[in-house]
Amino acid sequence: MRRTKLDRIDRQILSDLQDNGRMTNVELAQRAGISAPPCLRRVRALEESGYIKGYHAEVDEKFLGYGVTVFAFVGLKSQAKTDLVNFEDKVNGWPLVRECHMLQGETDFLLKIVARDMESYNKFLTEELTEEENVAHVRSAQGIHASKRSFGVPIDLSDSDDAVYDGESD
Amino acid sequence: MRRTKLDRIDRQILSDLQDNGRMTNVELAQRAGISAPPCLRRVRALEESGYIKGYHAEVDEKFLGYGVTVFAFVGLKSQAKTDLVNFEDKVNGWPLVRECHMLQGETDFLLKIVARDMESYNKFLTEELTEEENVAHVRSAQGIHASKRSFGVPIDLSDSDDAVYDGESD
DNA sequence: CTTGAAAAATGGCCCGA
DNA sequence: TCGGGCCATTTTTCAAG
Repeated sequence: MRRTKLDRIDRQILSDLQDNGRMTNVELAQRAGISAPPCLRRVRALEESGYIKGYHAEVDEKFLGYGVTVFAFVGLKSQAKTDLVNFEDKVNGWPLVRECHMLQGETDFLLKIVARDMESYNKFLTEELTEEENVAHVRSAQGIHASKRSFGVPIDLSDSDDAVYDGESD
Repeated sequence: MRRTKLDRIDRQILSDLQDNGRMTNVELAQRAGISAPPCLRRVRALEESGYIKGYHAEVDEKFLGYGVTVFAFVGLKSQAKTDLVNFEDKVNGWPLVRECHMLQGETDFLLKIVARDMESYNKFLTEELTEEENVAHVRSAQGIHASKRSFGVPIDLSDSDDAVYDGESD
């Protein structure tokens, strides 16, 4: 399941695929400096061991009519485990909520919401989110624009065989 | 450049590629109910017209040793256009900052930062972020876990030829 | 790593609404 | 005329040597 270490080639592959998820295996191999078959084996291994969790097309929200990104900080009345899970389940049922992060400290959750316009967001806010029994307060901050949007994590391409995770997933 | 409308087939393709960015063109075609060549033509058109901005592998942060996600709310002293751009340029040079959103209202920027541990985050915070001339205040909220992480936008797969963006990109 | 067969991508051409 | 389907060639994938 979990690999011991990633060498420079693995990290090159991860970095390339993070940057261009449809890169051909042969190009991947060229850039990594090995031939195609071993490169493909590495990719499969990275997928199966969980380093690569999936591949996704990046779709332009605005083109699809989603003009508004809002970050909502949600405080709950009860933080009992059952109630937290309950809220997360609710969140999963709302397609407008694209990300939900549980936070340490005063605010309990940070939600990233994408909506067609402020009107639909407000409708979601008043008819769905604040309607929840356990929601104490919501503070919304509308995003004006995303000036940086990197994918995944910074990957060190140097030769060092450094820090890789060795524990459980999630 | 910009397409008139997306039909059900285009939306199916977008949805499928958003979900699995490495889906084969033939499978994509099967699922969309057309043959491979016209399907590929549609994909290329979606790419060239900007509906699809790229493809990315989703890499597990924890496996790569990035155990900590922090959201930082940054207020600037000066919001003059030059200073805003200046800050965004700085942000672009920090690999730990994965996303930067300019916000409406009191807090100026929301940064999503990924770090190996709290120690490295604190180091970044004190030696980089708060060292910036124009940074007035930073409020950090550590993420405990991401309970939801969807990619892109909700895509309506019904037959309606509804709302598609018709303006400029960014 | 190299080879080679199977599958996918992709361009050309013809067809129907 | 704009797409879609069929066919053929090139490229890629991927198992076996």
